[in-house]
Amino acid sequence: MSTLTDVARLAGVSTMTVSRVINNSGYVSPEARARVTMAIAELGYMPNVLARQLRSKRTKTIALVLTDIANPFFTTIARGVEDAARAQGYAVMFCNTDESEVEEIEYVRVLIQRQVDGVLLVPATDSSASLPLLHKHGLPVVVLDRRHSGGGVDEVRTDSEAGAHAAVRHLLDLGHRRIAVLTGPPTVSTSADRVAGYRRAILEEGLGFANEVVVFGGYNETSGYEMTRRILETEPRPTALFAANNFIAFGAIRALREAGLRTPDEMSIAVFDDLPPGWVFDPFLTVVSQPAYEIGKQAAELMLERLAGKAPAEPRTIVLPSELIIRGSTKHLAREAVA
Amino acid sequence: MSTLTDVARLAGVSTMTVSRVINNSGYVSPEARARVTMAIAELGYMPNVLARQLRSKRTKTIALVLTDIANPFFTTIARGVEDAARAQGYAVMFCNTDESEVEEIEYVRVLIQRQVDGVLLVPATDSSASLPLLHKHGLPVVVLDRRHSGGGVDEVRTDSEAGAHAAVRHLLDLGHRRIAVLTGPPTVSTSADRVAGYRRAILEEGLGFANEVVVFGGYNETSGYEMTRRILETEPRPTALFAANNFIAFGAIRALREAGLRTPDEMSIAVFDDLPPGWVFDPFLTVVSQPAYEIGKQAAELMLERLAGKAPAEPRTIVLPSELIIRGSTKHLAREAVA
DNA sequence: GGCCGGTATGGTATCGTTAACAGGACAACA
DNA sequence: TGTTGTCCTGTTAACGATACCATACCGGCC
Repeated sequence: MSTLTDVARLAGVSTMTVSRVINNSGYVSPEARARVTMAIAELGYMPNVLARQLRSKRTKTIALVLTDIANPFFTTIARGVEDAARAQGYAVMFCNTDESEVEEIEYVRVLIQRQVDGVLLVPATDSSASLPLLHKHGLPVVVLDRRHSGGGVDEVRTDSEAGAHAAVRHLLDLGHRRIAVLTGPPTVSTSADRVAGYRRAILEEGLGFANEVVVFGGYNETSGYEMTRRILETEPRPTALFAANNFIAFGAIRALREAGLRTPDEMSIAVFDDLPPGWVFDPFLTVVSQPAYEIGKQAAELMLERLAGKAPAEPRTIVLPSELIIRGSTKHLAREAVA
Repeated sequence: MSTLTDVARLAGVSTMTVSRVINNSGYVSPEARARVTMAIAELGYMPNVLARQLRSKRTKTIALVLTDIANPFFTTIARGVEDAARAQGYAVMFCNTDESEVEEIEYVRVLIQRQVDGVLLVPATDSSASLPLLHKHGLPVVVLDRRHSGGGVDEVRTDSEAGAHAAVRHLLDLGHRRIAVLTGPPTVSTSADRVAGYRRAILEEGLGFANEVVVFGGYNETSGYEMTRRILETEPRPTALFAANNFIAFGAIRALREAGLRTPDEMSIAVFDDLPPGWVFDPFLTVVSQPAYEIGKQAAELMLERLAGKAPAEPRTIVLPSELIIRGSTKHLAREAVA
């Protein structure tokens, strides 16, 4: 309703002085400050955020574009981002792309128009076109969770290859020789990396290509279900599954139950991504746990540093370790099956 | 990056012509339009939403301020609001106050500063100070779900009194004579109205004040649990409960289970607010169902009409009917208990 | 005296866009 | 001929705030 000019007039000072009082910047005498404060109270003045943002060219807002807001892995990342951002007075806009590059670009367009200061991006594909678009408009970007072929940006992710390797190594140690990996789209780096880790473990064990069972699909329950159904029909049937994310594992378990296969007795499962406590599950899953909160937090901090002008010009990459947590869903291969 | 001025220069026209092309308003010759379109494509120009909003004084954004985003009743309202708003090109900001008037005012302040065009408000209390604040800043308001003592605004709500009356009437018809009502804060109109409906039914039945058992608390599970524990200790113990919302009912059922009381055999329960399909429950609850989606939709439509300047000056009130759905949680009073 | 840095305040331009108005060209019509 | 209306374009001034620069006073120092 009332503007900064109204306040200035009432307080008998210039608009700049009022601005300085509001932003607590520069020099203002105690009396001037008092008069301005009174005037603000009297008018019930509240600053117009739009005008401020337009002039200052900063919205103090960053965006987090992710692929599946329903996945606890990503909501945990979101919490990490939000905490780090709020600590420095930044707001966060959350955007859910449903793993669709089209949606992603649509969102990025909106974000550019809304003048967000920076974008934290979980790209839907390795070569998503949103990255060059963001660059063109001069927006700093941090890529989370996945690699992007474009390069030239800060990145924060888990070592998917090593994590997958550890999980498959574990299954091999339990005596499994035929292990299937159910993963996401081949165009997504985490998916490819987890398969690479799987391959390395298989080869190190001295098992040839003939023993590899790799199925690409989507990072969701339905796809996990379907991939598992397909696996169960192959001959010889694998004795262990490695699901490349938690939702794939959900689908796999549903398929196994339907087929009457008990876990871990008749089929072991190891999973990339842990679940938050409270998502009780039977059996408790052996997982490769990622530091999701930390991924979000560190990504936001890289961004905020860059926005503060305190970051080096060259891009930085943070690769966080994952942790293998052995629980009830993996078990020694039964005697007769070995034979 | 590039601005409207850049586009105008490249296309060899004035900024106004570019603006007209972008907004599809006014007259533009086909050639001018073509040149502008080309220039836009060449520069990858995207309009600055902030500047547009500042100049036009409209953000095409409305806010929905509600008290509990976890409650499916309110998320359904939110869906109704969002659908209606998007249909007319409006964005919606969701704000969760957790039933706190302090949080509510905090949010309203932010909304004013962000220049939202209007606010849909579920007030945390009957006399919340946010309403006058919004009025002072000239923002149109629609009050949802609850009444507000201030008046002078559009309102959309369910007839709580009649709904409660129907539920209690039903319990009386089943032979219950001692019925406890567990409700929310006395400062919230729905809470008070539901007690009023309860009272009317009790009095109509010819039962005196002595038979009334009214407990005020909060609209949440914990409060429902505690109120029920208290009720169970009274003498004579009620044979039926009327919970004024779904979360109170959750708490009540937990308390009854703990006390080893079976529903509906040893205690009938009727509840205000239905649950979405999928929230399976044992027993299936007898409920007073509100048209939540419709509340949200109609509230948004009132607001949009007003923003379009098509609404009458005097405030409008829409009171939607509720529906009693009799399911398994209410039952005839057992013979011996009547005696 | 002249110059310095610290303090305090104001003037003006500007962010990127649209509102409001002012014309000009041209055709149709009285 | 003048008038009216439709089409098209441009000029100017905002919207409400901050950036940037200028100014001025003060005490202290060489």
